Amino acid sequence: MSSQESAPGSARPGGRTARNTTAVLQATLDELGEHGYGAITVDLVAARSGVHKATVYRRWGGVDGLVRAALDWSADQDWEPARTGGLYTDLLALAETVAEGFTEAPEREVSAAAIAAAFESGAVADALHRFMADRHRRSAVVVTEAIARGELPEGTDPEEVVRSAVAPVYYRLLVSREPVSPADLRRTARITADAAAAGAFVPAAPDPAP
Amino acid sequence: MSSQESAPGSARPGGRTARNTTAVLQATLDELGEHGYGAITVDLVAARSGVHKATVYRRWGGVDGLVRAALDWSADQDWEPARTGGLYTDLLALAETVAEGFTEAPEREVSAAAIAAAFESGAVADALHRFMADRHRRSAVVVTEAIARGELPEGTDPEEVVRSAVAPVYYRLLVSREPVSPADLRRTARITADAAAAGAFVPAAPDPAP
DNA sequence: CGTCAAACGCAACTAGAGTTGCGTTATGAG
DNA sequence: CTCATAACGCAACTCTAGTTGCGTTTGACG
Repeated sequence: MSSQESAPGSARPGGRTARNTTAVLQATLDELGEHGYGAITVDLVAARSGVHKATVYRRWGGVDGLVRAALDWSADQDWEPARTGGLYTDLLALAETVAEGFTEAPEREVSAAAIAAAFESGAVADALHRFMADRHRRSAVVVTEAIARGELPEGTDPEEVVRSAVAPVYYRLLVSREPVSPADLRRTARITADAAAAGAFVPAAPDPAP
Repeated sequence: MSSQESAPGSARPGGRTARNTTAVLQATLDELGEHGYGAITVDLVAARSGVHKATVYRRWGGVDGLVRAALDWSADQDWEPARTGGLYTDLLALAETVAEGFTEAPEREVSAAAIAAAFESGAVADALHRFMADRHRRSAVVVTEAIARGELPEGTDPEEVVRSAVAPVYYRLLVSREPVSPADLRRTARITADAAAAGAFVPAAPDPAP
């Protein structure tokens, strides 16, 4: 998790600034995981990281900036979807990952914080957009492989399939505030996989039933 | 919008308390619509409504309480989905309503505020859950009518169909922070309608392709 | 090794959110 | 009409998030 002590491309790679950066961002993630987005404070992060309060305000501007930076920081870490050999089970694993990310501590609070902070800061919203776009790109592999296996028609939009599979999970957890059952996960994966097989995600194709 | 000056079941239906309630909640909605959730303040709402700051804090506890009350208040207003005669077009209209509710001012800020405040307050989260559950119940009519018309198999879970149709819209707007195109709306409605027609929302039914 | 600028630590300050005690007003019941 | 009380308005207060001026430290570079 904290394996990047030196950023080669930065201005002062191994200096005090870089150490402060990792200390502050790690403290931000820890604080979020323990107390959640509603309770996080610049003073708490400063005290936890050992970096002075004024420095944190100067470099990150506030809680929003901390979340934004932590999000960009997390986006750098490698991530790839689980591969099971079939599209339905791949999508199911994807949906399960999302559900776990929002229900199991401490990741739960961090994930929710990113979404919540995006409402209050355009910079966080942009960072969240980039983060999700990256996840879409990486997750798309399971769809392109399904196309290669002949499970799906050529021209299927891979990222759109991913969105369709995970959207209902986010909806239940963040919008309608309902629990997500294993049956819910299976239904999303099933519907998306079937729709994809039927060619519903081929952009150029006209509506199958006008 | 402000047609309920007296709540018959309340303790003091037509008194100063009731007037203050409507004034404060209306001011909350107005303030949210103009400046958004990030800028709303108890002082601003108090000044706008003419009700004293201390009174607002005593009765609602803070911004979270205001949003929660405004949400419950809005939930009382009658709402029903548009009816077009077919399931696909009904679901499309539903998805369009959601998209407009989050993109057109001033409703946009109010909708976003409800979701955002739910992250910071369990009471708001509960209110949001109730609000969405009510919307699900009301929207389910378009599905039950489709069942009655023979478009969908008996036993189809109506509210689950609704969730499936609107979830991708919320996902793009609030999570991945992407624009929602008319083609996106048509795709969601199409996929959900087709899946429903195939019996994907009949709970007792086993997986169609084991 | 010496220099210099950027970043940092520190402490004091400002501003605004949230609280509290008390007198006043309005409302529903008798 | 009178009265008891709950809700309200008011002002003064506390507390904490956020800012700022200044001296000090750090690390890149010659």
